[in-house]
Amino acid sequence: MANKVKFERENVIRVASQLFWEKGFIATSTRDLQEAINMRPGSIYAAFGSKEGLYSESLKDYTVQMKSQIDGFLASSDTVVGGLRAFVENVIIKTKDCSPSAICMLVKANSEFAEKDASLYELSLDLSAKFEAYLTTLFAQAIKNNELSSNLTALEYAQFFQVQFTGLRGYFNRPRVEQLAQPMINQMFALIKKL
Amino acid sequence: MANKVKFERENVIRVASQLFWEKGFIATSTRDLQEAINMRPGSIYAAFGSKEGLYSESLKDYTVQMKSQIDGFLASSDTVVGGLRAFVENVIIKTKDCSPSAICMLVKANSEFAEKDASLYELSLDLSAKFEAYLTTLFAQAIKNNELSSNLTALEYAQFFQVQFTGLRGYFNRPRVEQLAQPMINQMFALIKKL
DNA sequence: TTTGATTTTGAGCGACTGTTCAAGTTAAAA
DNA sequence: TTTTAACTTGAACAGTCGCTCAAAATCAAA
Repeated sequence: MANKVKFERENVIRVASQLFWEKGFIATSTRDLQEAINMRPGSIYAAFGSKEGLYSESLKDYTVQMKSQIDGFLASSDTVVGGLRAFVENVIIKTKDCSPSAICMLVKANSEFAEKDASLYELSLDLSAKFEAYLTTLFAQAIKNNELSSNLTALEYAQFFQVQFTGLRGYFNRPRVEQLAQPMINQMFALIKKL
Repeated sequence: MANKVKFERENVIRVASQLFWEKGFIATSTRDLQEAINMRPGSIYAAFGSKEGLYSESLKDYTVQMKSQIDGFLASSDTVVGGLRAFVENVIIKTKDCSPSAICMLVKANSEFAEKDASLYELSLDLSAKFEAYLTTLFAQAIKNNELSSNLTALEYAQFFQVQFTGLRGYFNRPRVEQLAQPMINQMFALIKKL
């Protein structure tokens, strides 16, 4: 009995995610989405309930992708800090031009849904908190490995990392000579080791 | 002969600026604006040409306000770095709750107008460049006064400042115990003096 | 007071928005 | 092959968007 679904859910979410990341939630119309993911309104609403539902899935998927990207760099690096550094270089320098936006999708979400009661605002806060917790475990490992001093707690290192990383991405959102990026990343990691 | 304009142009722009800063360009409807600035469509379009025209004026006014705010703190401080510090503390801690957004309006604009040919994108880039140039003159003065070493150029200090400041504002956009803000600002300025 | 250029008003235009749903299509079960 | 539940389609809805413009209101000059 029944028919099978034609679309591949994961792939659809990933494509939608790119579009939402680039244009933001409000500026992405359902017609834009229809074309990008090749689905008609009825199917989209049957599968995701609403534009908000699809965005919600997209934002969650984004954080999963980010974490798995970091895990990949950690796996091919001797140290935790080295892995994070490779990740930062990859985001700011190497994948800058093929990325929908220089700015983290979570940061964009946090600034778009400023109205404090919206459910997408709650979601973006929740995902941000979980990402910080994930980073904290990484820095805890780095301290344990004696890569970093224990002058700061793992959480404080994670906070410092986020401030630096967000700041750099915001700065290199504006077009600049890319020669500036590498020295500023070097500076960031030199500072981390001196904290 | 003729009639006089009823509205005060500067005041109208300032109110519109607050609304645009909070909600973004796209999410702010012309009806929202009509209510906020108490003008009917015909008057708005006679005075500013379009929604884009009013936003453009609002963004320019925002940077003027920021600069004059910094100048104010500089005037009541012994040192350039002290003035900048007072400014940062004012933005992140003191005026956090009465500000339309924790995130700089220019940064929001830069991330909203990602399509590279739009005129508002060009404007936000131009204003960002001018603001960086302004900061650079301040740091040049700080170096001249021996407040800061000359290991870095004035431009490099300005870049560092912007990365830190943008990063901190992005971080404290998410709700957190405000006790975290002051130590992180202290850290920022401790780092600047050690560069 | 009359004149007439200027400003303000707000109903309304065409385009676009997120979403719905009846009709059509599909394929596993009978 | 027939049945039937699940899935897909796309026309269409009610609402909102940025914006226009004829008409009303305003006030300095004559």
